[in-house]
Amino acid sequence: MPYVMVQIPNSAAPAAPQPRSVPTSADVARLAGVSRATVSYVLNNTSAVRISEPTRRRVHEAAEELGYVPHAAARSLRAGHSRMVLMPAPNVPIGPLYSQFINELQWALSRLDYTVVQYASVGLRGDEAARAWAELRPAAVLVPVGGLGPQGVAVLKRSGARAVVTLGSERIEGAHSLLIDHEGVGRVAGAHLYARGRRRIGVVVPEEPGLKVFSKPRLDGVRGALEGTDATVTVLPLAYEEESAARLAARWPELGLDAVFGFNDEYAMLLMRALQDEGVTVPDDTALVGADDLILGRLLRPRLSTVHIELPAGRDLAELVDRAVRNPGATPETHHVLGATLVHRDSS
Amino acid sequence: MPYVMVQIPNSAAPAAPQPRSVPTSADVARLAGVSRATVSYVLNNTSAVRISEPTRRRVHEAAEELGYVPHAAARSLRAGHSRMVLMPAPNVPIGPLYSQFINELQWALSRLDYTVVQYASVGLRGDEAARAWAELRPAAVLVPVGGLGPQGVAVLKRSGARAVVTLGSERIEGAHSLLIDHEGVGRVAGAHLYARGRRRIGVVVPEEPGLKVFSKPRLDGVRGALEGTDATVTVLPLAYEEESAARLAARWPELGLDAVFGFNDEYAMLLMRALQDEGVTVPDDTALVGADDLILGRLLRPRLSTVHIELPAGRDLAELVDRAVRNPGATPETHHVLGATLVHRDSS
DNA sequence: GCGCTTTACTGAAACGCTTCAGAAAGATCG
DNA sequence: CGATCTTTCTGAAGCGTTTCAGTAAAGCGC
Repeated sequence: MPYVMVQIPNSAAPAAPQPRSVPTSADVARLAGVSRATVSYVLNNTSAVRISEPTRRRVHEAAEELGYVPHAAARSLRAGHSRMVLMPAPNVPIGPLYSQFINELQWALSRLDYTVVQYASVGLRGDEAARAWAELRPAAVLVPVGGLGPQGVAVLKRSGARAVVTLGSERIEGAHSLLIDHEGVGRVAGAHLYARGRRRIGVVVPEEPGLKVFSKPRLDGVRGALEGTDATVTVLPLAYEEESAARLAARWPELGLDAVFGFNDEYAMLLMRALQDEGVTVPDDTALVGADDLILGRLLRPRLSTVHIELPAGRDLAELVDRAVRNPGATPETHHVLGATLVHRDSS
Repeated sequence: MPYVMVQIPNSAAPAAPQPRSVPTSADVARLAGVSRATVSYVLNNTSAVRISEPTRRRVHEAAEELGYVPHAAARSLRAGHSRMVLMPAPNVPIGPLYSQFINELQWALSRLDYTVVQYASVGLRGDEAARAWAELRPAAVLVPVGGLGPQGVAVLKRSGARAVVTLGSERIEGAHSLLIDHEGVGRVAGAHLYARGRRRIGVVVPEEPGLKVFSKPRLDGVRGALEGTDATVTVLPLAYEEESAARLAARWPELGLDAVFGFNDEYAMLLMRALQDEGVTVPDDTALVGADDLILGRLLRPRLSTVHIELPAGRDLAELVDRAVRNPGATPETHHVLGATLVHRDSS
């Protein structure tokens, strides 16, 4: 029995209020003694139409009294477009770095008067997901990682999305792309380890399926950095559990590695502990580099070297979205986000 | 210059397709040579009306050819209600435990045919936020932490939300409440430390503002557990930075504490490292307990004792939501989620 | 061939909002 | 005083769906 939900009897059972239907602008109009048009003009501060002060007040009072809240669907149906920016929520927890970026982005977009909505399409894949998003008729769709092909982009555009922006390591036909340079992350790590004199270099690749979109380019980056040198690259599958790390560490002598890029700080920390428990000393026997520059990485001993990743400022991405929405016909922009720098601490 | 966004010229500039207006069900009807009603019946598989197989096929083909995607706003406008469950996205990153819970919940709700939407209302507070949510006319609103008063609940209900469920440590009038027993977390930690013979007990309280909703009840829980004993409780404000932890650790001799509840594993780890750097030994000089049972807590030495928190299964919460939506008049349920158990490792 | 049911569909209304075109009433002007 | 302008407001259309009520055609029993 994994958990318990205990119902507590409520002390005061409030009389269920009669289910009045929700007030519409027509109700407001009736109460204020004006037309629906006037209500709309007043509540939206429409500048093209002048409404006298007394009327304005009556409308506002009526709206207040009824607790009127406009109906977003009706509004955007009439308007023919929305100010909604859809962001498929990643189904993999991606850590504090990313969620802070999301926050910043949302803030920036809301400044530009967009409404950011995170939409989880759990089971759906590919075009099915795109269809589901398209039903909401968002002004723009911001796709964080993989999971959307050119077909999906086409579906979204056909259904009126004025901008599709992808955020990942690959460009997608038809969409604006913000290329996050995951390869660069691997490249920086690989180059650093090589420069420290390491030659037999392992690369942790998480077994968790959702992380492949990150791990693949990072691995490629390490490979790229070492191409043409005498260094070798060994792929190290690792699940995020202590036992998996212990198993990997137990094979260490036979692997004969003198350095590891740990995919990110969390996996690196996990592996470091397992290695130390196996009697492998870091960095003497094996150097270790993580990525993401988490605070926790500084708490281990030796302190974890890491690749600091600079995500684009939310404000800039928000402006890209806004530009794209304003000018939907323009050719998709492709931006390269640079931001991998090595933070050298004690583990390498 | 915190980051760089480099624009890469696109190789192939695809000719901007003429902005055909997005196809509606009327277009599908025209192409298939049937009425809009028929299109609706076919595409929704309406069981009450029989449509012949050839007609069905023609409609489906037409829809496919045009790339028709229904308009959610129009649909829910007509229907008078939606299957949308709104979840205000917390603006504080709340760690892997919580985000896994969210995932599970979304999955469970989508099984019940709800659409889960996370909505960030960054700047807004209290009733303003409730208003913004109400505009979307969700079937239910699921409010994770604080930030919604009885007034907000009233606004939502008046605008047609059939269920408002709060998820936190306080009950809110008019809403179904799932009380997550943060006090229990503190209580368990406090009792454990007392049982281990500790009497001068510190409690870390994060300075990050968004975390107060958690830290307050946890602190109360520790106090509650120690009430009537000879133990003392000392509040230890701590920001999530190394310097803050170092400053706190430097004051350790004068504080004279023999135990600390670290709010959660992350803060506990931060503090543990600072204490060790200060020459304080854990657990001999000072015992330490975290919370959340993160994997990383097992990686430090000594291994971190922690309070394991069992969140409700997403499936059960989803069922609560569904029940509430089906029967909006019912008195709000209050459930108590029990789930704090101490995991004793080496740090206490 | 007549009434009846069944089948397969269609017309039109309604959901709540915005906005265009116009109207009532007063102000201004020649 | 009639014509014109300004101010302040209103009527009605329309956004894309769903669905109720209705209808034409066909089938059936007699």
